[in-house]
Amino acid sequence: MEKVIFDGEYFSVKDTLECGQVFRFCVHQKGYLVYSVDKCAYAYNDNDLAVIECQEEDVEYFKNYFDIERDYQKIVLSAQNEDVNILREASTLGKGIRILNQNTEETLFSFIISQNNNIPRIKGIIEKLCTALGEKKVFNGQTYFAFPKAEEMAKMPLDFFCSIGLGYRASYIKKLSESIVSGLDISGYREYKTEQLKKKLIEIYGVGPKVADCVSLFGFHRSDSFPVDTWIEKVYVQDFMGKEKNRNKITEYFTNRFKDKSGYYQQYLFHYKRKLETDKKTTENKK
DNA sequence: GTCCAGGCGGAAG
DNA sequence: CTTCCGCATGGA
Repeated sequence: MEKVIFDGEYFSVKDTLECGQVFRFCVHQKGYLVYSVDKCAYAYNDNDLAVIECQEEDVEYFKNYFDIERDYQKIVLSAQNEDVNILREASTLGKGIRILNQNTEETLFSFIISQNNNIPRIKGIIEKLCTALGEKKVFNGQTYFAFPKAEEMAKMPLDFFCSIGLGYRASYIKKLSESIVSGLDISGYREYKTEQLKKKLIEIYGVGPKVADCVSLFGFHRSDSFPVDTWIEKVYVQDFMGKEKNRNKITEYFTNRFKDKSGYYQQYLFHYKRKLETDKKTTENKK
């Protein structure tokens, strides 16, 4: 096992994992176990440090996964210079958020599952998928399951996908796994510019503008993407005094305004809005 | 029982 | 081109 240490000021493991960009992680000891494709890492904050522990051969993978090379101080400072109150607050609270560099195929499957769904359920469905079809692996004495290979998924009948709670998304997942077996390889989409990339992703059955933006941002690290979901829609109406109803136009508004900072700002805003809501609910429950 | 969640496909206008 | 509707599931 290898241990890599970083400055923790702009690297919060908790906020990075819990801000909704990734669904395969669980609380463990001082921090979290994170799973990506077939790999696993143990990550945590310790005083003013961030620590990643993983197998020696995976060190470079997870350094890239956590986007270690990027200067997040610069991004946070630029957010705080914007003339929008909520963005300044959100980036102060979420200054430890990093945009992960996730595997493109796993990100695509995950965000197809995410549509019209909530985060706890998304996590549960993906976990069932991995447990049923993923390769069994061991990390630090603990067993876990890899994200399933497309060919394993393509073998399964539609009933299987329904049985793990996918609902109407079952056919999207089945068809995607079948097209991957037939040769679809979206990792090759890296050559496209962001606008073209989004068009190509939307050609996939079950992928619309929102899912395409998420895959573009979280899988291809296109920070000029700005996914608009129900939470961001609230931010747009309540905090940006937006008038547009069409989500494509809302995306356009933000990307025109924030350019290649769009994706980072989007995560700050999403995390902040959702946190306000969940904090409110937990205090209400205590009464 | 109703409403909602990191929306999309398909039909209709 | 845009708007509207149905959609599976489970928790609040």
